[in-house]
Amino acid sequence: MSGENRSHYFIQNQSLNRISSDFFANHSCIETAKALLGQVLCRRLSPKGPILKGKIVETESYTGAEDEACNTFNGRRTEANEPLFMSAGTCYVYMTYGMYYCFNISSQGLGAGVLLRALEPLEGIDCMQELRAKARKRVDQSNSKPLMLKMLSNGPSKLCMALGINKNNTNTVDITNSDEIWLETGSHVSETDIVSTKRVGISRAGLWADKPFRFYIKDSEFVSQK
DNA sequence: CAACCGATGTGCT
DNA sequence: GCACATCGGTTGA
Repeated sequence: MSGENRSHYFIQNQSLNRISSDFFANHSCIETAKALLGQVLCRRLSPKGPILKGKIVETESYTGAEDEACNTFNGRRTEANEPLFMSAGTCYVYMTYGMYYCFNISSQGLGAGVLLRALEPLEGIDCMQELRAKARKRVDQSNSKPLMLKMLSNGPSKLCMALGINKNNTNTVDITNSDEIWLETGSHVSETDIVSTKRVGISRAGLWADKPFRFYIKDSEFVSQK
């Protein structure tokens, strides 16, 4: 792609209500997890490809070295979790259960970040269906029925599949300054519309397993579980 | 409904 | 080995 084209669509992105690095500079990890609710995660897989958008309806905070459920617990710092130590707003993608990915954004706090757990699909839904179907075929060759809208991205790995996110593309990318993944200001979510619960799938994290670090939009049908 | 379980890579112990 | 920030199909009440 020529520099001219690149700057053209970068400006397009910038002209929308794009969330900047100030957003991440001005919030703690837990504040970031809450403030991301209602915002819109945007994805473009190729320069002229369709733009995929989904409203963030569920997040979890992982606060760093003191958090026994966090990948950086006890100061563990490896090549894989390095994005959590990079500037707030850096994408961190890791593989789980051998075949799925989870998508996080680093936040304020050393080794801290926010896991995105569910999106409400807004734009590019046909493309998301295709991406989900492609991912599912690896497991079940016969199944190609379209999914119900609320099943497209109501889970941390489902949203990665729906947006074509993996460790080779968005990992380490700065979400405040990228042409392929960015955030836009969405609907305002008031404090009374945010539900806090313990995080999902955490079993061996001692007292930290029960901390109310999962946040979701109260009446959303698109969260992973209630 | 819920409970169980297979697929599967990576990083511990 | 074993656990894992999961998903989706199957089994059985």
